[in-house]
Amino acid sequence: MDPWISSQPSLSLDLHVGLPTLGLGRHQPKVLVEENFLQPLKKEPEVAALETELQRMSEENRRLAEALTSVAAKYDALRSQYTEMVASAAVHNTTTTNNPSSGSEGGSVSPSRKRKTSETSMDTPAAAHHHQHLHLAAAADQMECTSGEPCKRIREEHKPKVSKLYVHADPSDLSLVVKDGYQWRKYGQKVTKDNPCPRAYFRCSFAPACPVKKKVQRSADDNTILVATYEGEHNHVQPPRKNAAVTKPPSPPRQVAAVAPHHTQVHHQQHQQQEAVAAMGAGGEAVGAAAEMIRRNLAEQMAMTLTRDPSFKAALVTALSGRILELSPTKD
DNA sequence: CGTCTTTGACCGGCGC
DNA sequence: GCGCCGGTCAAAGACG
Repeated sequence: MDPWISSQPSLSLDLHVGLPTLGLGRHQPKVLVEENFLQPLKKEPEVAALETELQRMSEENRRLAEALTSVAAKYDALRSQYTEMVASAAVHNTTTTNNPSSGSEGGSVSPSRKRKTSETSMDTPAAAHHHQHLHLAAAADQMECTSGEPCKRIREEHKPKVSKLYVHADPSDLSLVVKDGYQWRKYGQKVTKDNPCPRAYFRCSFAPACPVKKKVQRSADDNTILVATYEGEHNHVQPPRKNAAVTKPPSPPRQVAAVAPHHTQVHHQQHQQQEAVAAMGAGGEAVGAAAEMIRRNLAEQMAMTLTRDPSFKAALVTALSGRILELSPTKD
């Protein structure tokens, strides 16, 4: 485990949930319980210590609950911001980024046909603005640059903007198709060294001059997740989709990346919490039980949400692998 | 017939 | 300089 993580009290995975003194006693060996009753005086300091510990746990749970509420609120704000950016990006596409000559691809190609495209692909500032809405995973890519010598390889002058999208896919579905609203033409497939699953290479086929490229490969760790890596920005509007309204923002049905579908579950937690708070107002003795209910619901919902959410798995894999690469001594 | 996918060959960057 | 490897090309075939 990452020492940094274990040093962060607020990130501790041990939530101390469920108050073992209440509910878990039945699972303990009976002999131990009887011993406690037989030696009440001797155990008194331990009881006090346990109570102190219980209070500490309760306090920690309370802080976690507050933190979760805060995160949920921030998530809502970010999501609405994301929605706005998607809408505004669509407008920008129709007005400002319609710049077919952003690269040299549209015209004739020099005899040294290769390697030219990546150098001249992305130069539009409007595209850079537009890019922000894509995916948080782009930041993970840039972490490579901050973490050491791989940064040297990057051609800083013309590095195309790269973003990643994680899409849940049926493992039995062998096609490396990520429905993102654009039309793609596959131009290559390759098995890479670090992943037994082949990587497919796509180019945007909607506009011949569009410099965007896409690589799709199953995650090496979880083959139910397709990792789509986008390079560059579309210089055209999104093509209309056959079974969707034209004015709809890009919202592929099963994408799981930066915008996580557990949004609604967070709301569910908040709803349960509100119910519990309402119960608290009902009577004096119910306060402790209600608070306990809040904590339990929060913890259960959070655990359920995280374990069910493929995007969380993907993000976890990305984050962990990134940290491992950062912390591990250079291999080979 | 046009478009798309497949796939082996080729190219160029990079490490040794 | 050589070999490895990721990325791309382009011919051939599939498909609607």
